[in-house]
Amino acid sequence: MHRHEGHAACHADADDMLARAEAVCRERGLQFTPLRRDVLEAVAESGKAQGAYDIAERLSAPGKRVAPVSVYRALDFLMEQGLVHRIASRNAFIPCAHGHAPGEGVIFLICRSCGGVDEASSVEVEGGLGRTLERAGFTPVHSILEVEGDCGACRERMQAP
Amino acid sequence: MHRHEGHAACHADADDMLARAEAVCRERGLQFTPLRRDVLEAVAESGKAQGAYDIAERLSAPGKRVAPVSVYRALDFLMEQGLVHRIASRNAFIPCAHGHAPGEGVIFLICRSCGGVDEASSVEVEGGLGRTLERAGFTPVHSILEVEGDCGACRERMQAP
DNA sequence: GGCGGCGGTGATACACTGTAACAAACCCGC
DNA sequence: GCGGGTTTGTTACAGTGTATCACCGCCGCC
Ligand SMILES: [Zn+2]
Ligand SMILES: [Zn+2]
Ligand SMILES: [Zn+2]
Ligand SMILES: [Zn+2]
Repeated sequence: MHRHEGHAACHADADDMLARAEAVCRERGLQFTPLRRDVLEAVAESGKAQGAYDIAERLSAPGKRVAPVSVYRALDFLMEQGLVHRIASRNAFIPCAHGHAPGEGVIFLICRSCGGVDEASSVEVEGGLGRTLERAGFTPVHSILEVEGDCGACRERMQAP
Repeated sequence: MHRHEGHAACHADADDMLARAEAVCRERGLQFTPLRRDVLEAVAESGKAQGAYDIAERLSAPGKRVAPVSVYRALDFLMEQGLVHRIASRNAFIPCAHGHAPGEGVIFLICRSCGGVDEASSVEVEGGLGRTLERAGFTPVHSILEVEGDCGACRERMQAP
């Protein structure tokens, strides 16, 4: 199970993310182009899930426009390499700092107050889900598990304003 | 745990669904209007998840057009009453024949081959998820769990064509 | 050097999904 | 009949994602 440790830590993570991404791409013989780098950085810098159009706007500057379609292509690439996750319930994207094992289930903890998204995993949930699917005669290919609620920090902030 | 028993059973379910929906609305003092009835019927008749625009098109006839916005409103109502589920990973809707207990988690089994969606539930998964969230200091409000894969019928069909 | 394939990007247009705002119709109790 | 809440129609718009084609840069090959 993994937790973000606050915005400072997230920010520090951004550089790590970029270094790791470059290593992953080099290792797999893929190109970590400037656009892909910028998109990943934009996703990693903000502590919350970013929409593709938000990223496009953030990367655009007067005179240099980045079209959403380019962002989508970069995101597709980054998702294939496991560097970014898509949050289906938000139509948004987050960076992934954990090299997940293939087939490992991920639980997204989405805070409705601060918009932050943490990742967790649980062998208990995974095992139970596997048994449930087997009983149902269903062969899984991939699954999404997203929980919306209040993160610890926001809950404390609400109790003692 | 629940399984569809094929298209014939789904079709038979449609009438039951409508009767149950009418009973639920009467009991809660809500209106089960013709539009809401038609939308629920459209969702229930097809064995697969339907998009809002698909439903609008299906309900439209030459001379009588049903706008998507009307379908969305009916779907919102039906979802509030627990008669319809939204499948976030598909932007689509399915009927629900099981009166879920409040707070009960639902697992959607989405067949990538036939497009059918079954519902399952598992106290094991639910308990494991609850403990995982508690460890993470996260207070859940609601969660979605959707699994894409191959249903039993489609897997058999693929093995022996 | 020239050439052709290949992956990445730019640019435009388009399809699909969902919501806001306002007016008209409907229902129901007074 | 009247007033007020709910439902529906209609239009317009915002947000999300994809198709298509052209262009560029790179690298291997002739
Ligand atoms: Zn991850
Ligand atoms: Zn929070
Ligand atoms: Zn259900
Ligand atoms: Zn199937």
